[in-house]
Amino acid sequence: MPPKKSKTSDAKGPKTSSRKRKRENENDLPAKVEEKKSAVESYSHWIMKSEPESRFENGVDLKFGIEDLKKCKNQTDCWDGVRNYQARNFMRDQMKIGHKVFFYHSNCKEPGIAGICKIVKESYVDHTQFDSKDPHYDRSAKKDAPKWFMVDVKFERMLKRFIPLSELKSLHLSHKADGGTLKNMALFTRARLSVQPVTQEEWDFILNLENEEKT
DNA sequence: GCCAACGTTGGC
DNA sequence: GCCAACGTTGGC
Repeated sequence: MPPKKSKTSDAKGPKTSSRKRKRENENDLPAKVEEKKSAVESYSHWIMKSEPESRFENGVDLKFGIEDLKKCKNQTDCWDGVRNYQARNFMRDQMKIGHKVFFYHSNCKEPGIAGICKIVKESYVDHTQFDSKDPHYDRSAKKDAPKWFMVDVKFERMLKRFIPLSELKSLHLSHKADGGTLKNMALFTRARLSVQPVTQEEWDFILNLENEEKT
């Protein structure tokens, strides 16, 4: 596994030391709801956010754009550093080998979708939770009870053109008015989630944009 | 750099 | 188990 570099990390892992109460996984959906949900909606397409511009946390550069993924061995890397329960649950419970992912650039000059990657390894323990030097260290995670998980993603291709957030946003807004495909897109309804599901219809619609002129 | 939105913490 | 305070995300 390549060393240290972190994707958009969502909320920080709990930093507190002296928890009386174990709040572990409190934000998980109750088992029943979770079962029900995944029975109803099972996703095979995703958006994963990462920061393509340098930003230092604890002296570590969090930069990891699609060009960085390309440079990895086998153009593959582990998606470590996710510290949000919903994002984790998507990775842990629903991502399967072969699923397609839009690689999204966040917290940068021009946010948007840069390319496509795919899941090549399903959920396993995110080692960075145990590493006190890592910006995403979680002191509450124990080796025998890991809290955070990751998947491996492999670069597939760049989009024919970068699809900026601004374009998706204006489509989202007009689709909200006319019932179009992107009306419920998680990118806007769940803006802070760094790992989000994309419906087949949304995926096809967005992919088609790369063939069009920028509007 | 600002700050709205929203997830998390922890006292009660 | 509520909810105020706090912390983070990420667009702008």
